[in-house]
Amino acid sequence: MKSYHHGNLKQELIDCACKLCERDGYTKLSIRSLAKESGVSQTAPYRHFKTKEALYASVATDGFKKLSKACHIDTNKKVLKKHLIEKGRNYIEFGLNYANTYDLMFGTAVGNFAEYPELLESANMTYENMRLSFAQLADDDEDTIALKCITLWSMVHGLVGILRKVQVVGDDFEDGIGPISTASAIADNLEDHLDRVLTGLIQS
Amino acid sequence: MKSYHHGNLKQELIDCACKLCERDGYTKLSIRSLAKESGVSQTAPYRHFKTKEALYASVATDGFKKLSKACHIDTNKKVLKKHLIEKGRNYIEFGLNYANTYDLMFGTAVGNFAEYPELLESANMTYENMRLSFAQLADDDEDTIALKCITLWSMVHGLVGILRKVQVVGDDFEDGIGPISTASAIADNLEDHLDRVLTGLIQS
DNA sequence: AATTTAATGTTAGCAGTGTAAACATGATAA
DNA sequence: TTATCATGTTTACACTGCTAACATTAAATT
Repeated sequence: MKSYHHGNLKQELIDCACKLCERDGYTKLSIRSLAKESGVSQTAPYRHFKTKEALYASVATDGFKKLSKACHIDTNKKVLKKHLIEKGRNYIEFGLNYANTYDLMFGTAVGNFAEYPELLESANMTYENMRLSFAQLADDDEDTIALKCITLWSMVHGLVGILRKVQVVGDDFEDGIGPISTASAIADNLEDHLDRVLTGLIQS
Repeated sequence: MKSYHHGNLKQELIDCACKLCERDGYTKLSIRSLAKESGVSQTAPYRHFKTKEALYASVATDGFKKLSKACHIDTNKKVLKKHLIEKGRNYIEFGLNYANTYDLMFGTAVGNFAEYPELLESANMTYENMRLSFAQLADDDEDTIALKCITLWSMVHGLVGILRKVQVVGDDFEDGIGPISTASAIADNLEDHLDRVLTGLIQS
């Protein structure tokens, strides 16, 4: 006999939503099917998420936490350029491996991060660690650091987007733009690539 | 007295869809409302677009044509680095000014470009002009040219995405990640920025 | 020119969606 | 013990993409 109250519905909904969003893409997710999956009535999720966007925000928050972890640089030890490159590679791998979640994080499904404080904070965590890393790497003023952050972030973010358009992750392809072989070459040599492009931006 | 047949429905639907997609974002667009806008029955659009995705593909195609024009480099004359930088700036401006259309072009709303030959062709046009430009700029083998293309494309694409997340185009903001002032600084000095990052990639 | 055919339109209807309102249950606080 | 409030259910509304069956008219064929 199952009890009237679920007990842990909110977290279960989030976990399930994360899984389904990543598997099928967030557009395929419906609140109703999600509720059914948790064996609960159609509108029960609304006790925990005011709108569907709020649910998306939770999934995106989870994504940013994972991304943050994947890109975290230990700023207690000495930060080297190779660390940034390595973490840049991790960033790109995350973007390609969790492509659907990545869409949710950087797309327009969640319009205003400020409406979801946890989301804003988790997103800023990623940025903040990068900022600290650049600060340790060289003796720059804050403006220069911010510039380097946005430059690096743009680069890895752009590579995620373009690599996805050029090649299709998986075995089937030929439905993208441009030369697939070059795309996989870049993907296979991300470190070199990042290094080459970062030259001129940092010198230590 | 209006005739039973509209006469120019397909193009009118596309035009209207382009406008609405850009104004409200493609997720807000419904085939039914679009039909109503053209004074035609709910299901009339299905005579011209097999699915909603097919309609999206037409809007995206239109977007790629505009983008192609904004980034076109005259390869009959001598191509210089400054041309690439200038067109890179135009690319970014397109991405920011037609943000919703850009989402449609580079997001996952249209899954497989190969299903829409016109879309694939218009997308490849953008790439092809860039490829030709790089080919004129330096005496590289095809692999190197492709690498430069994807690098530049990633950079401008990434900047569009990150600038949108950092600042909000328009007057209201404060709902993004990171330092807004730096973002606008980059936006205000795109040429310098592109120049700096392109250093190390090309030398002519 | 008459007739067939195919393109393009309409009507009706299905299954699914986000979300609000009214009500039910049961854990917690008074 | 009782009142309160978070969390669940039922019902309902307006909307969506899309299909099937039918209507109209332009274009192709005889």
